[in-house]
This record gives sequence, structure tokens and C-alpha cells, in this order.
Amino acid sequence: MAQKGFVSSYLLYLLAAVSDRASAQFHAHVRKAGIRVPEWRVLACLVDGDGAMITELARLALMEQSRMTRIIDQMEARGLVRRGADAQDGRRVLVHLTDAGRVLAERLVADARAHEAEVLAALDPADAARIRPLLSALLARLEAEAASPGGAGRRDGAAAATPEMPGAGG
Amino acid sequence: MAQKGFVSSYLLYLLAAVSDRASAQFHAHVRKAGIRVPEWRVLACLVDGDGAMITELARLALMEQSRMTRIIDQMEARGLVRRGADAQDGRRVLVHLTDAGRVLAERLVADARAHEAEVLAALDPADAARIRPLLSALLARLEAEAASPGGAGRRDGAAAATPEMPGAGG
DNA sequence: GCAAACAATATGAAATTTCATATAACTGGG
DNA sequence: CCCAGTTATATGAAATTTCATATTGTTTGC
Repeated sequence: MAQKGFVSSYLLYLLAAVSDRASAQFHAHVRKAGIRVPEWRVLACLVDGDGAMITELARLALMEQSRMTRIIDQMEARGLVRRGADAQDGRRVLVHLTDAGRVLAERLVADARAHEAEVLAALDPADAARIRPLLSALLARLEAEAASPGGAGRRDGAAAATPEMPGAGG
Repeated sequence: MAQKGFVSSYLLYLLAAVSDRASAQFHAHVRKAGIRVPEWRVLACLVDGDGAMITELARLALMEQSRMTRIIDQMEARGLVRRGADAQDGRRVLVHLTDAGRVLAERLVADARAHEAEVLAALDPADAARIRPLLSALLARLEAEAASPGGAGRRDGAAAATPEMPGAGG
């Protein structure tokens, strides 16, 4: 075990390793439910707000658009989602849950919440309370920097150029 | 931005998203240096301790062994590493840095430290001080649980009751 | 109301990754 | 010593992922 070197305390390694190991158990559960991890991510996004663009799903699932297109192909073939048109913009494809997809998605989201509670229970209560706000703040900073690469630290959330998930707001 | 739904506050999403976005900039830098991300991970591990088993490199780089074997093939072909024997165990292949590999590795590790400092500077000082110990503690817990899946984190003894439980062994 | 620029999705082909398994070497029991 | 069980690495074949680009639709500037 690498105990003392560069890697074991490198922030980007810790983030990747924690993400990987924390997800491993739940991802195994997802596969037992008969779907793969990227498909689970799509289902979770669609439970949050049905009818999402392929590009937005790809962004949220941390993957490239052309890959998401093919994942939606497979999910559609298996009856979990269906493609629909966007009345506002003919280029867009809105992905919707089918009834079967919604049943599976809601079950898995419930399982995910239970698993999340277990992971948090493995931490000291003080750390458990801090970790989410800390990660949220860091994510917001990182996304703000990516949106305006020149200046560090934008506070105004001006990435509003990013379209919302259609239909999410009601 | 992702406002109020399940995904945007889900711990496993936050971990994956922060890891992905925090790494994106540095990974772009790595690619400009002419290598890919898994190769960078191998170099970083070998700077920490030269002469590492393929299986151990795979574990540290969060990937499967057969993939690591092929990554080492490519790095060896490009003169970054060489394979050597282990005097203690003839099954093992020890991967060593070449001189060229070490030059590149040491440069990139220095760059990684600088980038890490930038990421930490984007956080409040209090959070910056907490994040590494917090992630280290969580990683240690997760690895301990993976090693002894019935015991460590759980006190309630009810795990066997529900085979569908998301966290318990799957 | 057209042309250029931009945006969303799809797709062929190449490269990578996974899965199952082969091969070789170590371990411990008889 | 030999056997069965286990560990470390490698590899063929299938599946997935990436890259570049095609296609279609929208927006902007004139």
C-alpha cells in the first residue's frame, strides 16, 4: 500500500479514488438490476425532470454527447425511455421515461438514497455534515472557472447560458 | 444550474462531478505533454516508488489489470518504462521508469502540485484545510469495508435480512 | 429573408476497454 | 515431491468509446 508518497495525498487522486470506491458498491447493485452505470445516470436525471436534451444528459452524466446518443439508443430499444420532439427547437431530442423506466428509476433512486445514508454514516457526524456543502461549493467554483477561463473566482453564476433541463421547472 | 433535484445534491454525483471537473484542466495539460491520463497515473505512481507490480498499478490507477497490461505495453514501446523481473516472485512483472520516463514524470508531478494548490486556493481556507483529511478518512473507511464486507462499518447486524439492500455487498 | 455562424444530434471508423480465459508461478497439505 | 488452490500477467474476441464529421435546425447580421 502506498502510504506516504505523492499520490496517496494528492487531491485529484483522493477525489477520484473516493468517488470510485464509494460508487463501486452501488454500481454493482445497479448492474444487478439489469442496467449499466451510464443508464442509471440517465434514469436518475430523468426522475429529477422528465424530458431532457441529449447534450444536457451527457453533461450531467459526465460523458460525451455521441456516447450519450448511443446509450439512449440502447435504453430506447429496451423500453426504458423514448425520444420525443421539442416544440421550441427542432434540433433537440427530448428523452422521456416510459412507465417501465419510471418504475425502475424510482426504485433505484430510493436505493441510492439509502446507500448514500450508509456512506455518510461511516464518517464522523461533523464531517458528514460538512462534506456535501464543501463539494457543492468546490463544484460551483470549478464550473464558474470553466465558464470564464480568464478570471478566477466568479461569484455571479453567470453560466445561465446553460439551458435548463426542459420541463424541469414545471 | 442544476437547482433542487435529487442528482445535484447526491453525494456520489458530487464526488464524481468534482473529480471530473477538477481533473479536466490538469488532464488537458497532461495530454499536451504527449501522454494520456492513465499513463500519467502510472508515471506518478512510479515516481513515488520505482518498480511496481502491474496489479498494484492497476489498483492505484483505479482500473482493471488487463487494461493496465496494455497501457504498460504502450508506455514500454514509447520508452517511458521498462518491464523487469521480481527476484522474489517469478509471476510478477516490476515496472520501472526509464530516464526519459523519469524526466517527464518529475516534471508532471511538479505541475500537478502547482495545479493542486490552485484548486485549493479556490476554496475558503477552512475548507481547504479540511478537504484532504476528510477524503482520506472516507477512503480509508471505504477500503476497510471493501476488505471485510460484513463487519467494520455496521453495528446493526440486520444486513442479512434484505438481499436487495443497496450497500450490503452489492 | 438570405447567408454565415452556431447548436443539437447522429454515425462510420479507429482505438480502447471489458470479459473470459489461458499460461505460468507460488503456496500449503498430504 | 505432487496436487489442488491461488495469484500475476497476458491475450483473443466482443463491446464500448472516441474522434471527426455529416445532417438538420436555429440565430444573427445584413
